[in-house]
Amino acid sequence: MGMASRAGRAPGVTIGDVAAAAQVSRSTVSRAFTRPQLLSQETVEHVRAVAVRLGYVGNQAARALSTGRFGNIAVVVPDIANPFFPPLVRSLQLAAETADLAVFLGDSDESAEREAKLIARLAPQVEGFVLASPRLSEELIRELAATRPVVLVNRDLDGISRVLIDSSGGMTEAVLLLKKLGHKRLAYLAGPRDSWSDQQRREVLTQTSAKAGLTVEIVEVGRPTYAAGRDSVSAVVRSGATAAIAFDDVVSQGVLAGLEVRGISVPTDFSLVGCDDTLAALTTPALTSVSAGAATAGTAAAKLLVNLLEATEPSAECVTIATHLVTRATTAAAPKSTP
Amino acid sequence: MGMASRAGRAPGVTIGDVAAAAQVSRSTVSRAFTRPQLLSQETVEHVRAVAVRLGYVGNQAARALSTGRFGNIAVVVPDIANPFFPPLVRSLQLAAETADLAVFLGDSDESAEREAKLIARLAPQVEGFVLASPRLSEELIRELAATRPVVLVNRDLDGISRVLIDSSGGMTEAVLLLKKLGHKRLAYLAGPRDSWSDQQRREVLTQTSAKAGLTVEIVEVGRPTYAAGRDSVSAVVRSGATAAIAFDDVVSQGVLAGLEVRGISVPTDFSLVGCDDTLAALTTPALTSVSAGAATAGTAAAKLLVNLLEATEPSAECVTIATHLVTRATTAAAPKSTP
DNA sequence: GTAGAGGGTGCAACCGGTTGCATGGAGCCT
DNA sequence: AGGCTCCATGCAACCGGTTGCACCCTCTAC
Repeated sequence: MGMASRAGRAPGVTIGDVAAAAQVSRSTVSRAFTRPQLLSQETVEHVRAVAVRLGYVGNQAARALSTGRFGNIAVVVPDIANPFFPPLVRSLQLAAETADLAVFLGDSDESAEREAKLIARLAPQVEGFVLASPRLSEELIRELAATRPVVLVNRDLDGISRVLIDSSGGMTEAVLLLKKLGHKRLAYLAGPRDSWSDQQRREVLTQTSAKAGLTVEIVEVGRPTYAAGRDSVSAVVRSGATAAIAFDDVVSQGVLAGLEVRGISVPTDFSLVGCDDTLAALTTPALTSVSAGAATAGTAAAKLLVNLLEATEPSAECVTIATHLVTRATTAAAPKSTP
Repeated sequence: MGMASRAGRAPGVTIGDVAAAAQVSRSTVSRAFTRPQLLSQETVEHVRAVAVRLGYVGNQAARALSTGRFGNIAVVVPDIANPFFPPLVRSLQLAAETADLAVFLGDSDESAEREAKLIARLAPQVEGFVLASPRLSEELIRELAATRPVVLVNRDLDGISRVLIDSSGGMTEAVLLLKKLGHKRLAYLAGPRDSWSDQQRREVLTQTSAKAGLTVEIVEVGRPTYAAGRDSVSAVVRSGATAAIAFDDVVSQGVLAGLEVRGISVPTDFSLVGCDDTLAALTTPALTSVSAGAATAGTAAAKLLVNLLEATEPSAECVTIATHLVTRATTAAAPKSTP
């Protein structure tokens, strides 16, 4: 394919070079790409042919300078190493590519402060943001959204476009399944408090459980990692629960490991449900989990942002992605009596 | 923190505004930030104070236009959803942040052609590239490297800076371990042919095995995915091998699943070794794997690139990251006889 | 044959910074 | 006092595109 044989700066094929080679003015070259309707069919083709021959690639920075449009967007995530995000980022970037947008990636390391810094750094060169599970305060998000298009993922702020993975469906199914299996006491291994997903899951879980007549113990895990999940097992056991629902699959993995160490076998002695379905098929036993469709969310977020960028006036859309329970091998009937 | 309260374009505080407010020329404002040594202490402070008051944020695009320096770098990976890459990207971006560089992410979807397109798209607005496991032809990579700083990860091209995760150490250990455990016939589940890592592993494996008097069957897996690994199990079994080494942990996971389906238990009936150690602790049984240190590689790549950017003349450094075998629960003595 | 319309193109200014060179003033030396 | 440096600052050109406006040419209508 040849990636623009002289994309470099040293030789740097500019619009002027193309103009000279095509024997037209710089304006004409510019228009051949941005407003072909204004030129004769003939000229457009000629100029484009010359441009290809020289390996001309428009300089975004220069374009941005005069138009104010950069052709870049940014996606900010709290932790790209968390398996929920890569598929999201991946589909987002693929979709962005279709709209000829390049993607900046920011990893805030779960810190609101670093998130703010990243955004400030990126802001002057992007047209819009996708903030996935932002830890930022509502105020700062609104401030940002006032200045440029923003799409949120898993954060519910009225008046700002957002994609929400609605865990309530899958969560409710999970509670009902566990009830049907005879469990009475559940534990919820809760994630970061400033995560909207966690708040939603917490709420749905407590409400549904109450309605179903089950008690639910909340165990704070903090940063959702394998180690944190593993180390929370003692608290879970202490609570007397016979089944647990974890904030995400990574935590579930940790719990699985912690349970094994303690000789508690899953699902015979204890049932476990994960969230996000990011690893599900990969664990042993295969994890029952609430589906999430991170990839779908990524594509949706990209679409929303593109809409926003093309729209003449600001608007806000909210896309909800439904979830359901994927039942696998970590859920079974409650043990007759607590050992 | 306040993230530059008027980063938006609408008000757009420019260098001219600051100049007017501070009663100096635009040049002076520019120099107050880029070359303060040239100005009097006094002027610098005055200008900066005014700038802060007005909420001035330098326009990267404009700066880039005249200096050719963007403050951006790009990292291109074949598949961000492959667990090897997120830690790498993460540490890379964190390190880049320290050097005040923003990071573009490109996902080539394992396609050399898309990789070339991405690079061409990004090239005009980045100062340098980190190409992780590039699928691109050597020729195109050299062409790119001739025009701007490039750091490769897991690709060994003389004269271009690179970070190599040298699997040979861990790979050799793996073969010796398997030999010691009494295995005679190994299988290698090979990854993408245009991956340097695969080539290296293939070679080390065949040579070491030959030396150790073991035979090794090569099973092509193609794109390294869970499904591909699972579906390759029949070929592995057919080969009569009693142990396998897989291109990476994701493939290993698939193999683990495929073996279970066939009722072949690990490690009693069959031993398995992964590579990259990305999931190792997360599987059941815990996977014996060749460590990789993707995060280390990311940091190293960032450092190399920063060096390159600061260097006055092009140079090439090669950082090698040693690996070793992490023995866990998927390797054991060979079964007495093939079942 | 001439005026009017309109499509295709070029000119030149502009976007917001950076930077080589010129300028002016202060300080120093003889 | 005159001449020379040197420091601080301003001027103006430039980076590589975009775009309002003017111009010219051709085609049509009277």
